[in-house]
Amino acid sequence: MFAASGGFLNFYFESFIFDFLNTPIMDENKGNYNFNDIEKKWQNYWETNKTFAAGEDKSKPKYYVLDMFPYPSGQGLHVGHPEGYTASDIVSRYKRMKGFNVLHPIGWDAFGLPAEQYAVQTGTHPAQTTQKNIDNMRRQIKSLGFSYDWDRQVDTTDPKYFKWTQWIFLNMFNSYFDKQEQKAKPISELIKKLEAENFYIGPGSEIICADPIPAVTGEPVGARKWSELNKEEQEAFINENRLAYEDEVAVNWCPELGTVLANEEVIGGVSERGGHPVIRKPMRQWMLRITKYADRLLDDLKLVDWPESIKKLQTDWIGKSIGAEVDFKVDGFDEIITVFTTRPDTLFGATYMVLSPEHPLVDEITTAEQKNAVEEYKKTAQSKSDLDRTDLAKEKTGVFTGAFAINPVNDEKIPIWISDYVLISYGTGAIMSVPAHDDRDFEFAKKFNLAIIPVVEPPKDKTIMQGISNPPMVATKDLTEEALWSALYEEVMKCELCFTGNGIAVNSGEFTGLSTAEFKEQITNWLNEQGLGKKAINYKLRDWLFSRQRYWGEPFPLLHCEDGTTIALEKKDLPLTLPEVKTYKPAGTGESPLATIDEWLNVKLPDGRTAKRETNTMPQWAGSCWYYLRYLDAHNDSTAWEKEKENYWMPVDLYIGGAEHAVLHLLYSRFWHKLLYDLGYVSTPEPFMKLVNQGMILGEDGQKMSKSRGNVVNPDKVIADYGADSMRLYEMFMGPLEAVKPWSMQGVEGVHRFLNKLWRTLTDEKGNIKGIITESDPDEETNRILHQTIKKVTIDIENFRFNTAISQMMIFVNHISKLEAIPKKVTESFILVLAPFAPHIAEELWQKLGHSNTLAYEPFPAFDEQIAKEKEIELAVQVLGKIKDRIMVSAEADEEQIKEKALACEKVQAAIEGKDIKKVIVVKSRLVNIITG
RNA sequence: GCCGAAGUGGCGGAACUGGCAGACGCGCGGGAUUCAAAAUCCCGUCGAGCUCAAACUCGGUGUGGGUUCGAUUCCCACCUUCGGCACCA
Repeated sequence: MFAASGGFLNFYFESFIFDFLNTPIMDENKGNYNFNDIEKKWQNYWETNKTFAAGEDKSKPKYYVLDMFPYPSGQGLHVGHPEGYTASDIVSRYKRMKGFNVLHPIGWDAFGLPAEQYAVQTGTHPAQTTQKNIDNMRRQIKSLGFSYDWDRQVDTTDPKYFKWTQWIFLNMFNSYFDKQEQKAKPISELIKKLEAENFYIGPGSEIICADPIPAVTGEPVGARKWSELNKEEQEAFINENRLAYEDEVAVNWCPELGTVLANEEVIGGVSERGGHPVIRKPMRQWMLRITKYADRLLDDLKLVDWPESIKKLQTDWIGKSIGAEVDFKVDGFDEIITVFTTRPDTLFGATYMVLSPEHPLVDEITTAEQKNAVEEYKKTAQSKSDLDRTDLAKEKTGVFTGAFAINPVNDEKIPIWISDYVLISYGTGAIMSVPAHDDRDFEFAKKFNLAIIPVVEPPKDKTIMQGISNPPMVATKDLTEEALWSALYEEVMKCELCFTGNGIAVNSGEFTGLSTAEFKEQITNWLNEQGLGKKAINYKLRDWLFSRQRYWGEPFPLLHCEDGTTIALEKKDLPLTLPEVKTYKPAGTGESPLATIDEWLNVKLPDGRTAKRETNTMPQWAGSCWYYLRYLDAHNDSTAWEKEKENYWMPVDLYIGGAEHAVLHLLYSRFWHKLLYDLGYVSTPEPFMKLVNQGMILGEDGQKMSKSRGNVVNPDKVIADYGADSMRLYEMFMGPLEAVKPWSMQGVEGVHRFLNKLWRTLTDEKGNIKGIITESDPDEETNRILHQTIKKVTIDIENFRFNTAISQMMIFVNHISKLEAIPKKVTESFILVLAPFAPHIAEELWQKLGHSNTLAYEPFPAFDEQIAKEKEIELAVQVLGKIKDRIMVSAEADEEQIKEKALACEKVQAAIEGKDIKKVIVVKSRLVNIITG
């Protein structure tokens, strides 16, 4: 736990001081409750009675509360885990008391790099490390008294689990995306369709529906019928349509980790885990066609109740942009270069063109004089890592190819350059440059002295500001706003400034005078008619790189035959388990350690052929993409989950976890879910209806917790010193759930005192319920505070404001601790209100009050609005907004009575003496404001 | 650079839909209890001024403006911190 060098000594020293100061306080004082025994007692009770086991009870409404399951690390829990888990546990316990049938499971996301890195270093099998870590974390989680249904635990590394991960992968492998219906369907249906001759295969391997086409244009040009393809072509075609496919792609290769990484796993040019350098390298990899789902992933965000910020992150990550593809002829060649642009309206201002250095036409069109320069530039671009490319992005670089393109709208010859600011992986890998209206192009044109022609006239109002990203430091002091706008306007028209906003077209032939929006539409239509271009949509989202060259992951259930074909295993052959290996080190050649195990690798097929297994493994995300479904039916060996159970429990009603999964896990999961939805395995289009992110907990020094800073708080120690109930209560009392907030041990002590006070108020030295707890009826005030407390806690739980709920409970306990006699009914109601937050002490007191059953399913107390209302209200009396006095009025007092009383105050009289009263504002149960003239 | 969130006492934070800023907790000061301490209980605690004291007056929610009878809350500009993206045409 304190594994950093020197950590042991620190730990010893700290704990020594800590125990010295605290041990006598905790244990030797009578009146302090013995949380240790109580918490163990109730944890045992819940476990042996399976108090929280859930079944499909049709008589109750269901409620599915999900925690993002943890990676079982060797560090064990940190205090950030229990934050989300406590919140979800409070909601779970509350919902049970409200009559819901609650599913609240937990499991282990146990594949992944740390256990494997440890294996590489020590030779210990990752399964062993993983098991040890799971055992430790399970112990820790259990010690917090969470109401999980432990019978439903899942472990992604368990073959009984990953059998189904592999099965879902096979479903992807055996599916294609139907463009018309916008959904996944089995490949077998595609083949059936094609064999029925209703479809053609286009030259670009697109599927063309035969029905409307012959009527309009006859047979599509270059298209062939399925039967006209030979067997290999058919095979290749099928493979190109699979949702899981192999491709040669430029990947993020991390030499240190010996694996490729997804774009999302590379942060600023280094690996997310470990911070190792990452370079670009073309490799054969398994990909998942998440891009087919881009629109649905985007559109369906409106179905879910998620924080807007997370929705926005996903929206930006998908990065949909609508524009046009335009074809440019290359002067002197037959070739055409297609560009993607979101501003087809600026076509008349395209003064040059830029290709990505990796663009396939670069070599062909480069002139002899430019050959050397281009070659050299390509070489440097290639050797640059992504990090370098970004870093050097401050200064644009590029080389002229010597070739020219023809601008299709005005037949101007424009030079073709190459530059690495154009990415091969987005759009068509080529752009038309409109320096007058694109910041990057402007910068490039200025550097290389290329022509700049303004074609959009900016508006001369404040909207001009929105189109200028770096307004120069004009002497704004002396300028009115209007003068500033026209100064900027002049600069734009003189090509001294780049304007990227909307305006009116100029220098644009017949289109001159159109607004940006009109122009876009008209030119797109015009291009279409002329056969020069078409409307196009592009996404930032890329297909998901799904293979890793590691040992500790799910093996792909695939065989590669000698003839180059790929065979998927049958469901009955799953799970395909990992073989034992001598070393866990990746081969370093881009192959996983699995490639070195011949007995596993080589397979003899029933027909006598030999085949090799796929040696890549799946990334850690695979197992976490669907675990919430396995919880529904965790022990089923014949199916991943029963349809009926899925129907009952899904979707997840509440999902709590860290915001760091905003675009990784949450996007991947949604993608898998939609695929499963298309194939009919799940009944909802979205898996997680409500999402709540817990904020990070910082160390006591306000810094991010880390071993090197020595500010890590160990939950085991907090529980040992103050108990699980105090730990839970403090985690919630710290502040709003979503906020980032620092830990404070003194704060834990504060809530611990609250629980002690409650205990002392209700029990005597021997731990028996005090005689002052009587069968009497509550006085009016006590009853009011009780109902106010029930009300506030109820509303606060429903809105995830646990901190203020706890404040109110403190107010309640402060009140009853002063009473001579406390009605038993009031006490019991309060215990039930407290129970979701501090379940152990609540169960213990509940039992002491004479109940033999757990309170977990007792109805949550209801509040009476009338009782909760104050009878007498204090109002502030203001004169011209300044408080002069306060008055007490009955809650029923009407405006006239209040006015009268307010005006009667001596201090008010003094303040308004000799002045006219213009107006008296009465805000119900708040204040009175007297306006004088 | 762009996008998003947030700035409130010594500290964590509270404040419904524009209506008494600082609930609740921590810390601190004072007192009670105790041989003494811890624990516990009670009182006080935004700042400044004035006062023996109470009362009272003024200022105060990152900064500067604005709207309003009234702004922590709404609008504009700016500063700071955190999170995300980072040449996506």
